[in-house]
Amino acid sequence: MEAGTTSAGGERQTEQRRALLAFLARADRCLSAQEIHAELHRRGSAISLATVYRTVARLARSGMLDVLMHNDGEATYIQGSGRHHHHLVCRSCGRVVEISEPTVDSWTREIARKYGFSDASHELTVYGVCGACRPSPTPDA
Amino acid sequence: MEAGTTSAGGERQTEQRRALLAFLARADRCLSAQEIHAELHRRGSAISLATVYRTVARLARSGMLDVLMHNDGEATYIQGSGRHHHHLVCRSCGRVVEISEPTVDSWTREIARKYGFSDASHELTVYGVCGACRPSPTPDA
DNA sequence: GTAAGTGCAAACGGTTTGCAGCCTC
DNA sequence: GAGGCTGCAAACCGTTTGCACTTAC
Repeated sequence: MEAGTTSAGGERQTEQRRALLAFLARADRCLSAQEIHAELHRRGSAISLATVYRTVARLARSGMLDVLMHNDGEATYIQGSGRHHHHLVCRSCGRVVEISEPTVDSWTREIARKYGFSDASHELTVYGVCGACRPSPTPDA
Repeated sequence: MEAGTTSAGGERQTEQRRALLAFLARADRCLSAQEIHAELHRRGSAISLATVYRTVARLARSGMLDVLMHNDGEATYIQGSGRHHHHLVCRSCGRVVEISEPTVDSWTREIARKYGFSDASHELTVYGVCGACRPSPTPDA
C-alpha cells in the first residue's frame, strides 16, 4: 500500500520523492532534513539537500508531515495522521508516539476563556523515556 | 562562573544590563533579541546586538527569562516566574499570560506511563485572541 | 589593577532560492 | 513538448564567537 497517494494538484512522481516518502513512512522518530538527506544517501538514493528541504516543506504544507521545532532552531519531521494530536517523545532514542486526548483539548479552551481569550488552540508535547530505553528493571537491582 | 548567580549576585551592574532588565521587566509579550535590541536603541540605550544575545542567554540560564521557540527558528524571551508554568499567548498582539494548572501536569505523567514512558515532562502553549484584540461583540450583529 | 563586560565584525549552521538543465506526464 | 522537479552554489538570517578595548568593582 502506497503511503497516501494524495496526488492533489499535479505532483510528479520522481525518484527522489518516492525514495523520501518510502523512507519517512517507516520512520518512527523525528528526523531533520539533514538526517533524511544523509540517510537516503547512505541507502543509495541520490537526492540533494535542497530537494529534501523543498519536499518536506511541501509535505508539511499538505499535512502529511508534522514539524517539530527543536530548541536549537532545527526543524524535524515525522509522518502525521493529519488529525489533531500531540506527540510523546522519548528523550533517549527520539521515538515518537502520536497521542490524542480530548481532555487536554477541552481544558485549554476552558483556560483560554477563563482569561478572556477566544479561538483557543494549543501545542503540547510530552517527553519521557520509553520502555526500550529505560534500563530494564533487573530484579537484583 | 557558577550556577546560583541569581539576580545581581556576582554579576556586574552595567548600563546595558540595567537597561535591558528594566525594559524586559515591563514587557508583557515575547520579544526576540533583535526586537529588544531595536527597541532599546529607539529609547536611547546604546547596546550591541551581541550583548543582547549574551545577556538574554544568561538570564534564561538563570531562570529569570523564559525562552519560546518560534516556528521560524527565532527565539523570543519573556520574564518568567521561575516556577513550572505554561503560556497563554495572544495570536494578535502577542501578549503573554503565565498559566499554571496541575491538572495538565498530572495528566501528562499519566499519559506517559500509559505508553510505557517514564520521567515525564512536557511543554504546553495555549494560543488565542485576547479580549483587547477581539472585535467588540456588537449586539446588533 | 584586574577581570568581567562590551562592541565589532567575521564566522557559523540551518534553511532558502536563482538558475540552468533534466525528466515526468 | 511544456512545465514541474532537481542539483548546485550562493544568498539568507538568526545567532555565536574571537579579539581588543572599556569599565565596574
